[in-house]
Amino acid sequence: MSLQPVRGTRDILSEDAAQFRTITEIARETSGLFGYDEIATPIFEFTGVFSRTLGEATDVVTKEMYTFADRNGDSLTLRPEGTAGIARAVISNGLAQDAPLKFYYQGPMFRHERPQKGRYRQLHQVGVELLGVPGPLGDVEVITLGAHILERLGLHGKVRLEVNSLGDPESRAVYREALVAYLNGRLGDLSEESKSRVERNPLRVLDSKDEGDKAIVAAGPLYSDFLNETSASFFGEVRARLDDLGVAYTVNPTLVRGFDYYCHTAFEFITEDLGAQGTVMAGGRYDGLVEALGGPSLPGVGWAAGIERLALLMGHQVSPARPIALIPIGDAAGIMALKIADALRREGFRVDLGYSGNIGKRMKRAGKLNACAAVLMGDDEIAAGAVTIRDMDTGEQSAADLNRLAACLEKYKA
RNA sequence: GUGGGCGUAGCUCAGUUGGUUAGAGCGCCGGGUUGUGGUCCCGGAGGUCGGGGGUUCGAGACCCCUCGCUCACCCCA
Repeated sequence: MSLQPVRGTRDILSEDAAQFRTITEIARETSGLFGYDEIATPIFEFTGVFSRTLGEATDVVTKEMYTFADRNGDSLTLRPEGTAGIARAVISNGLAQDAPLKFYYQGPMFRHERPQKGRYRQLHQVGVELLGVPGPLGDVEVITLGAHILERLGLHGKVRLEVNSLGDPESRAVYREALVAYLNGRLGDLSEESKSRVERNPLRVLDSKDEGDKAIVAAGPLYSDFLNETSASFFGEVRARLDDLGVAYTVNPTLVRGFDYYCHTAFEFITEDLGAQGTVMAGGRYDGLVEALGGPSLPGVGWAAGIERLALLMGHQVSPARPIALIPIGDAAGIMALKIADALRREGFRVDLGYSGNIGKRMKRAGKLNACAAVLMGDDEIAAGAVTIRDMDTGEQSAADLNRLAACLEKYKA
């Protein structure tokens, strides 16, 4: 047995954990301001929940899912993303009648990919879903919510928003046909990767990173020219309302989505600071998803953001909270310190008790923990009902009445 | 799944054409200082040299396999 963590997984320790919490709490709070309610679905589902929604031919479904047989033979899959499970939960719980539904979620996802910077096999996402709003205002709300969260995380200057329209199914079919016809004519000039994509997933050729492919794509049919009346006006409305709200974006006609369930609006918040993993938050509209799962016709739009990538972008800026260190000197003081620590904690103070060592050791520990204050208490002092408070930054010491200790420490409250 | 770079102490790394007891800095523990932290001085602990096999009198170094990390492709958050 290896004691290494499984490839693509990692332990999240103190500062990282604090930053994770910061990100999820800001995302949850901000989502709350928009009326989004937290939902937690299971981290595994019947395999069909994902294969039917993401698309049987997509890479995630064909080679990246953690799929296993349950003891009774059912095929289960660790969720590779959050939307399908929520759609399933909406159907299971008969929630569609209460539409519009607004959900915020957070948690681990699993994809068997080759690990890379900002890419893990167990990754963590925050995301939102808005179900039951067919019009473009839903897209605008969801994108704006994402922008608010990124702003609150201090990433406003580090990301840019790109949007595109994938059209409705009708536009998509017409465009797909035109694109395939065009690409087949240039087949010999395409990269090997893209050649195979022409049959399997032709829209994927649009965002190829191969320079030769890019040139071919640039000279080919543009999706925007193939949008029918409905799709074009939908996209126009989305952009107009984003403009009204002052949400900056650029239209990227080659922006496509990896999962089959998307239609109309696709968008990504992108950074240049994370190497090849530039996408930090991505989403779009998925009107056919709930129906594809066997539920009612219920349109949806949402996004997901990778917590690891957000954390990487934010850098380490979380400094741990500063405790008050209790430093008893002597056996009687040690017992008293236990009671005092307990009482102070009930009052909301962050209190550290080291449990061993002489005064020098304990002071050293206080320094290492970056304590804001130390409370020194000797047996004789306790007997006299007094202790000494040392400000760890200034070094100033003052006597404090044991009965009024909480009041004297008020300025050091966590 | 494909390709490049890299695995030596908790961390960052050095280690000569293959040579005997594998080093440094930081951190950790202890002492100088048993009622006062950060600085300073002294001492100490800590290593299957990622793992396995091979070549050799001798391997941290060379060869093969394997695991992992990392960057890129693919795909995606």
